[in-house]
Amino acid sequence: MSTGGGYGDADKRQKILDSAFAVFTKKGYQQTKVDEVAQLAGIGKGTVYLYFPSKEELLREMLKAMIKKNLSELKKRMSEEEHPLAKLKVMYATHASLLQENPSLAQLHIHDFAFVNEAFRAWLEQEKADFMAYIARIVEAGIKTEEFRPVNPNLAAALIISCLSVFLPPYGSDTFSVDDVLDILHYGLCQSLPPRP
Amino acid sequence: MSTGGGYGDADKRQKILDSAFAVFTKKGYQQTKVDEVAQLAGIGKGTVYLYFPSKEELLREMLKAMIKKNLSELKKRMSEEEHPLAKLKVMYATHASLLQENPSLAQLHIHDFAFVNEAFRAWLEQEKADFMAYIARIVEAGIKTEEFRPVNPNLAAALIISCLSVFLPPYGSDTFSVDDVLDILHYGLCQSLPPRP
Amino acid sequence: MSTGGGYGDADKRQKILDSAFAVFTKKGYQQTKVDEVAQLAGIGKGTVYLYFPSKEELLREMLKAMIKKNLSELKKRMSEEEHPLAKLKVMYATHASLLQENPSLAQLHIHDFAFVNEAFRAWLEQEKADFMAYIARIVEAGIKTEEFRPVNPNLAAALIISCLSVFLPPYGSDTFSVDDVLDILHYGLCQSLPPRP
Amino acid sequence: MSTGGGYGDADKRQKILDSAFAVFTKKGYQQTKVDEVAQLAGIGKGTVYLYFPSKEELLREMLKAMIKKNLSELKKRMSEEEHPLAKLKVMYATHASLLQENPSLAQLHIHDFAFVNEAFRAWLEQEKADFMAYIARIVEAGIKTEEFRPVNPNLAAALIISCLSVFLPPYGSDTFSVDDVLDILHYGLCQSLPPRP
DNA sequence: CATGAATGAGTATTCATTCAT
DNA sequence: CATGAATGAATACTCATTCAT
Repeated sequence: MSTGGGYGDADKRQKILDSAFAVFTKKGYQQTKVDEVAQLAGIGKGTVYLYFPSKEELLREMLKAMIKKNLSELKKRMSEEEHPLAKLKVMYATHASLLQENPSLAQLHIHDFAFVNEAFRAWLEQEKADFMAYIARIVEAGIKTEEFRPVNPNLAAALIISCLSVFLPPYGSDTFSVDDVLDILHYGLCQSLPPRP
Repeated sequence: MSTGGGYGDADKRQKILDSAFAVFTKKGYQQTKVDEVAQLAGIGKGTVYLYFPSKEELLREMLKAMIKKNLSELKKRMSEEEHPLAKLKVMYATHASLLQENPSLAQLHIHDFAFVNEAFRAWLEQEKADFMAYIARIVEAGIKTEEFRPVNPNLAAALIISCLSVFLPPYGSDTFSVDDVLDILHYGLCQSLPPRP
Repeated sequence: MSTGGGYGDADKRQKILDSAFAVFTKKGYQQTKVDEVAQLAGIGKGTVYLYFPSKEELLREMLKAMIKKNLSELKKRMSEEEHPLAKLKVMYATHASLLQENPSLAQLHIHDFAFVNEAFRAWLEQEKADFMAYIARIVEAGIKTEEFRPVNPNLAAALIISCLSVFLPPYGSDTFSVDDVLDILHYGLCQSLPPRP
Repeated sequence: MSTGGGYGDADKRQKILDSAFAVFTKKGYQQTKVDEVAQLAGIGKGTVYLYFPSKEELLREMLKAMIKKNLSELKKRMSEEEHPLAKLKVMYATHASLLQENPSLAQLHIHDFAFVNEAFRAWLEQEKADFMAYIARIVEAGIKTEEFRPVNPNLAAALIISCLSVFLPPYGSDTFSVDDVLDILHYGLCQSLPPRP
């Protein structure tokens, strides 16, 4: 039966991760008590330790899960578009809508969680680097089709990713429209044409 | 007398703030021990409490001092330029050079420090809002002189500020040049001209 | 199971109260370390805080428990007597024997414990007032049966209670006999008869 | 000159003792800060240590001074009376009036101050013993003149001293009259005559 | 498997005392 | 003599983790 063996486990583990996300994003690491996570998950405190060896590891697993899930959603929707410009647009739109659907996500950016250990930091930087490379490849494709100017693809990727933060507090996700952001990103601030070297 | 007369107090307070900056940025709030700050300042632990009522308040005062100092330096240099484009350029250049001179500054962006109280959070958002308004006014000036396209000045300001983060880890301040960043910010990613509505 | 089932909690709480009584009466509040109370109770320091929210509250609870227990013992034995004189006699005898059985009780009168909060002070004064009223009613009964002279019952009660202190240090409970004390209390110091107004 | 040498010292020492009395009786030992005593005396904190080697010693000196002063006043007035009954009456009257003039005195009885060291405790018990002996001699004199019954003079003295506490809180010094107290002390509670052995 | 009672390491803060001025 | 800035010892309390049931 589906309720018999390993299923219950995965369900409970997921329930713990969900509670952990809720509490960690609301209170930050130090203010989060394992008790509270357990209670929110409707289980005993000791049970948390059957699934995660420590509070730190629980945080790391939760962060990994959230980041993976969101990046994967982002990439999935982007992959459904072919055109570089369309990919960027769907990325921004997806990012904005994910934040709007789940405002707690914004806390992941605000709370540090930086004390997580070196291994996690490395994993996180790798994920960022991978994602930046992914965006850089899109930029390169755009440059190749001459839609984009011959900019440094890595820098462009870094800027594209940085600009996602305009949808985070304190600006708020309601303030700016995706199209307006893309307008500036695509055509720049200046009236004039770029200098010809 | 030592150096001036009555200066001792302010000197010692500043010395404590400096030590606090060094230790807080290196270790984060929880891992920072008041003892360590005191030792680095070359004073006794109790002395810290003659100048600051608590470890939390010490952090807040240190953050305020650093933010004020850096924003003030930024604005001072920007005010020496008249042209909007020149102002932005000097802002990016100053930001990059401040980070290069003092890499610990980058930690201010990374560490959590989220427990800072509501009063501090309010102060910080006000500072951010003020700075964004300051940038927005520069953009407006650029629009008026028709150097800039008629974009939303607040959005432009938010993007300009967001893009400063490309000089922070994990990208690193060595990776990208100020001119390259400004090139993309000014002329956008696209080869084509913006759509005419 | 240990002894009963669910009794463990109350047992441990009582064990902590007993240890607290021993240490607080021996050392006073400030010199008492929570660690020491815990060790004497044979438990960990943290466990004390599962039963009492603070060291102060532990003291208050201990004091309340001791006072209640002793007053209750006093009243119980007094209620078994009918005659006012017999009641007073059993009160003095019980008081003296309680102090002899447990000399630490005397410390409750000697130690400061002054920081006890307003709520406790109010409770304590109420207990004292209740007990004084109880004694005053006994005096009134004695006056009605004309065993006692028509004295102010409240004053008589206050004096009767005050005189209990001759069994406390530094006089010591061995020095004076209950009968001798009662003799003076009943018939006064004077040879002559009281003045007739 | 009178202001030159030792006079200023004695004045300041006394001023410190007065402040110490005020603060210690109001707050108890632990809650009293040396700073506060110094400020009330209008001097610097360090100056206290020119006159008293420690906070504890300051408390002891203050207590000694107050006790000596009050006992001496008591004895002085009692010595002006010849008759045992008159001596007791003036003792009670003086005690009640001293408490009324300076309610803080009552705190000396309420606050423990028992942690003061062994030497002080010994001194205090000696003073008490001396005073009890003094009262006992008065009782003996009364017995000799057959005004008093042949009671144990030490017990009588202990009871006489114990009964002084009816003028202390929580009973309050306004509640009971000296004459009423003496009436009970002299003629006892009972209507009947004491048993003849 | 699940629980939650028990544990004890770890740290900010106070304030009596000192001593350079 | 007088001061008060500086010191640092001393301690209650929290909460992640364990393990007997």
